[in-house]
Amino acid sequence: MFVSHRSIEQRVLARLRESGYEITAAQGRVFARIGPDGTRLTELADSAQVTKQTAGFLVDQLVRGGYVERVPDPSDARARLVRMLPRGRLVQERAREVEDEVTAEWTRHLGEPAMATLTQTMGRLREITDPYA
Amino acid sequence: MFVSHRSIEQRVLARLRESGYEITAAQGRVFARIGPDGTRLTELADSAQVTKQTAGFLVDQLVRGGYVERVPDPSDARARLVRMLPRGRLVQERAREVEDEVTAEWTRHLGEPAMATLTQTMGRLREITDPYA
DNA sequence: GACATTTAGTCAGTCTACTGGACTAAAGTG
DNA sequence: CACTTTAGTCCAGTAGACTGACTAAATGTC
Repeated sequence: MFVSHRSIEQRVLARLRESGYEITAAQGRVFARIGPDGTRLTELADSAQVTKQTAGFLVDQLVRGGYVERVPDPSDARARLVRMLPRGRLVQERAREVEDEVTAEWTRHLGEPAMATLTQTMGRLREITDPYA
Repeated sequence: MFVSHRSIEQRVLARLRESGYEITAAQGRVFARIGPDGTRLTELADSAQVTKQTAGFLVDQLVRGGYVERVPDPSDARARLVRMLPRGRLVQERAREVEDEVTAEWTRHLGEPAMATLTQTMGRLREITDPYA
């Protein structure tokens, strides 16, 4: 699991780098958890399973890279929402494309039914392995 | 895949810590690749996909912890073998026990056949995702 | 409505993992 | 025997993660 995960992660990051987006694995893990309407730092930290400090540090870098912005949360003056910028959405799209490519490759190797079963099984496994979900 | 992998890794490390073995994830990844007759640093580095420097750094820590030793490689005077010490073998045993526990839990959740399929599929996936194997 | 507690996020300091580049010594190769 | 490759080390630097201590706003309680 470790090997396969690292493989897909590295491929996605390498392709993003080729496309001119300098994103690291740690940044990507936080980035991938930003919802369509923006997400609070604390929520990002919880779901990515890192401390608030670490999440803040990574978001700072994403802000500097022009991928996301921080806006005040209208419903809570203490909080701020981390929200996608257009450049961030481009990265998301590109990442999804690469993911699809890799999925297609894996399907070619494993066969359609085995790949479908794998996807489904990993989803069920997440029920007991993801403390956040 | 990331979530499930992290879950099992953290559980194994937590249990080892409880048993008095202070091992980090990075150390564990190198440690797990040491063969029964000892393994060269370069080989550990390649299979764990880190640089020789990193592998050397981690092995140093394992040596300091009393888990492994470095002995000259009889077949090559440049090389040295990283070899398990008795304390290291205890860690291996303990780790395997925890792994079995987790596997049993997953099997309870997924069902016997799905778990068997998962194990098999992950093996096949490794064929195309592990550059070393 | 005052007070205590919780929650969102930041600041400062530290440690681990990892990298690149330069180097030594032994092995293999024409 | 010169030449290249291979095993491993030393040095210097960066990224990512953590703990602990803090501010400010929100929420709960009597």
